[in-house]
Amino acid sequence: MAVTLADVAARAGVSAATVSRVLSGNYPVAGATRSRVLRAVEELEYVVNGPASALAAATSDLVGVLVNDIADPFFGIMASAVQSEMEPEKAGRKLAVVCNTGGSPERELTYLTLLQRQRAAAVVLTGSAVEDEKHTAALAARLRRMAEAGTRIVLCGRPPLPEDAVAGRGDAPRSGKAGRDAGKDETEDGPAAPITVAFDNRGGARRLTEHLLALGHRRIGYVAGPVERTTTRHRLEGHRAALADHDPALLSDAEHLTVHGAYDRSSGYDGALELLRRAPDLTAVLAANDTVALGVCAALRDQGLRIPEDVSVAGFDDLPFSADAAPALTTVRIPLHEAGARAGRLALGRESAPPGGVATVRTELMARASTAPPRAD
Amino acid sequence: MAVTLADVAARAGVSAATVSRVLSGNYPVAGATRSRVLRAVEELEYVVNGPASALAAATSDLVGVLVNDIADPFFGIMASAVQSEMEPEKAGRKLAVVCNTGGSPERELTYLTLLQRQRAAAVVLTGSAVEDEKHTAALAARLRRMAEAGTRIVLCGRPPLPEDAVAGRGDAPRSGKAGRDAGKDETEDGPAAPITVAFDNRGGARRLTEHLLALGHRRIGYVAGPVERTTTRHRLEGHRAALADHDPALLSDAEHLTVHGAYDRSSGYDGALELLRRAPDLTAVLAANDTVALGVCAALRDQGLRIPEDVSVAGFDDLPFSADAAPALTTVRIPLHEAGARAGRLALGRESAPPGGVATVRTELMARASTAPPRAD
DNA sequence: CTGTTAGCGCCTTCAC
DNA sequence: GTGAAGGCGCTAACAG
Repeated sequence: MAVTLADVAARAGVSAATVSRVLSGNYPVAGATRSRVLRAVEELEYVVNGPASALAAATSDLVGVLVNDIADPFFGIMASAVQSEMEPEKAGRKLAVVCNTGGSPERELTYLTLLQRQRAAAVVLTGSAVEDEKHTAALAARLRRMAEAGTRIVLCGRPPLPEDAVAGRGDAPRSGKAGRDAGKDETEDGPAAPITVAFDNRGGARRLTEHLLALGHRRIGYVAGPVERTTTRHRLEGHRAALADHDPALLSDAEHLTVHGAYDRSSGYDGALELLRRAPDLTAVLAANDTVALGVCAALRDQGLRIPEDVSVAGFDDLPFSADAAPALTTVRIPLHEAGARAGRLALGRESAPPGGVATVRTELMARASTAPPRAD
Repeated sequence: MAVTLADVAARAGVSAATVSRVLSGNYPVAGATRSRVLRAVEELEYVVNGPASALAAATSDLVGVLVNDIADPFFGIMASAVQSEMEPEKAGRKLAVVCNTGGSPERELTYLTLLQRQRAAAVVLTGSAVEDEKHTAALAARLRRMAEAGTRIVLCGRPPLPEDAVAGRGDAPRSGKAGRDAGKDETEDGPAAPITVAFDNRGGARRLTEHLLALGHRRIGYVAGPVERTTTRHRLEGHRAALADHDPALLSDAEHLTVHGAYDRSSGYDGALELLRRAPDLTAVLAANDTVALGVCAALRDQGLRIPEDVSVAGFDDLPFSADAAPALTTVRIPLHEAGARAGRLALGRESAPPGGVATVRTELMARASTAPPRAD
């Protein structure tokens, strides 16, 4: 049916093995034969049969990138960065594919199964994780099994898996052939432990709240993300830590001034309305992220409130549109592209794992026009 | 190493063939054996070896979705919609993967090769195509070959391939094994022609310009997308058609009032500045899309111009943030989610092809606050 | 440096 | 309804 290796071999007057060697390039072949083979490949328009080669080699060139919401630039930027590291020029023949979990733990697991079935070379899990004991255990188990099968695991934008969830790994004693060509790549035996590129959400949220406090705000509403998500929790913790440090009394109100919702625009809109209802005197609103912040702004405007004269608003992430919002949004910048690129390199083993297997990416306060001192009334 | 079909078979006390039949589900198996097999699968945590099954069955469950810019919600929404049609509940075991071409024709081809190599079940190409004769020919050739190998091809958001580029298809005489299980699915022999879900960009642009003309605008700037892209051309054509219909004299200025740039925010910013330089008296600016429009708004504001009092601005696509911009953006809505979902169903063969293989999606004018009558000075 | 020989794990006719 | 057997296309030792 389709052109096969054998066809090419026949055309070039060599054996199939030689063609295979030329194509994979990791084996010495005479220049003359090589070009003869290449020409035959051209003429026949031969395309390797991925499944067959994956079966024989017991590895594939698929790299999975799991995202919570592909329509959200937060993930798009990271996914794009991961993929940029898999360019043919850089990493040849890798197929980085992004899978949209929609934030559902079940689908996360489903995609991992699909990827496991494909014997993926690596998997990058991006964005916040769901903090549910059962799910975490299932996730850890699946990742461990994939790692054991040689799949590299990288977490990007979520914390490392809890220690106890990954326990049980590495119980197979490593065979003793150590020191083999050390430095070029790590010893291949024993599954590589998951590597994490974490974001400093806590620190960022803390600095953002400190910024608001410094401006003089005391009644600060918080439209948080979905409960049970690591990112939601960390940002909230940073926020409250800043509050507590400044004046423990502020902390008692915090609960009342917090609402939860999805990471989308309408949650921001609804959340802001709810906060206004609970505390008409608030002077600032922090949002779970920039998209939510836009929704908050819309709600405030619809209520006849000016930003930042009447109420200050801040987001998180510093997505491209944030600087262009009217007014420009104060937010916390996460270097998503850099983080994604690094995750990509880590996934390919082109960059060595950070000490402890965890790299934390710094976040930076971007103070812009949407925050100002509160009205002096 | 890993658990295989044979292991499961042994555990369940049946043959490998039986396990295979249970798992693929398309063959009668006694209820008792079936559950025995299923239990063995559970206990052993068996996961099918994708490459092996793809090799044996000569088809895989990979579906590729090519996008020009994964960080752009325009594509994210479509990709998400395509993927939503591949949910395990709906289409079982399909792995929809999105590949980011970055708008580069070479990478588009590269990804198609990768997908071809994986014997992808289907490929969905989204967004504007590059109008370059050589590339179009190469693309058509590759798609034809993939189609011949049984891969379903769907175009979403771009026009059908030119007739002459797809010619040459179907010259291989069909093998005579017809009528096998007819009625369950279409005759599998003979490649399915590419199916297109096109957007009515021309009509949308036309209505948008008519809206501006009706408001009284005559000096209308246009920040267009990249040259050589189908979408860019179609929107521009719609715009100019409206101009010509209203007053042929307007057409002569059109060229001078058009600048080209990428589909991003900074192109909008720079483009608006350039237009202002060329025609300080313009009263409205149309943008290639909503993202570009935001850049235009930023530039105008920075020049001290109010929107829409001094200059009206309009975008295209109606991305979620457009309604929330300040002022809310007049734009043309494209039902991206619906289009993507349909493309997904088409890719799976769960929906039959539209007559002629081309479905055109309607676009709708969304007149909002960013457009108003021009100043009467 | 190149050819030969075995499988990789699964699906799919064929018999029973 | 179930088992046995061959082969999908390629890679990875081995020889030479």
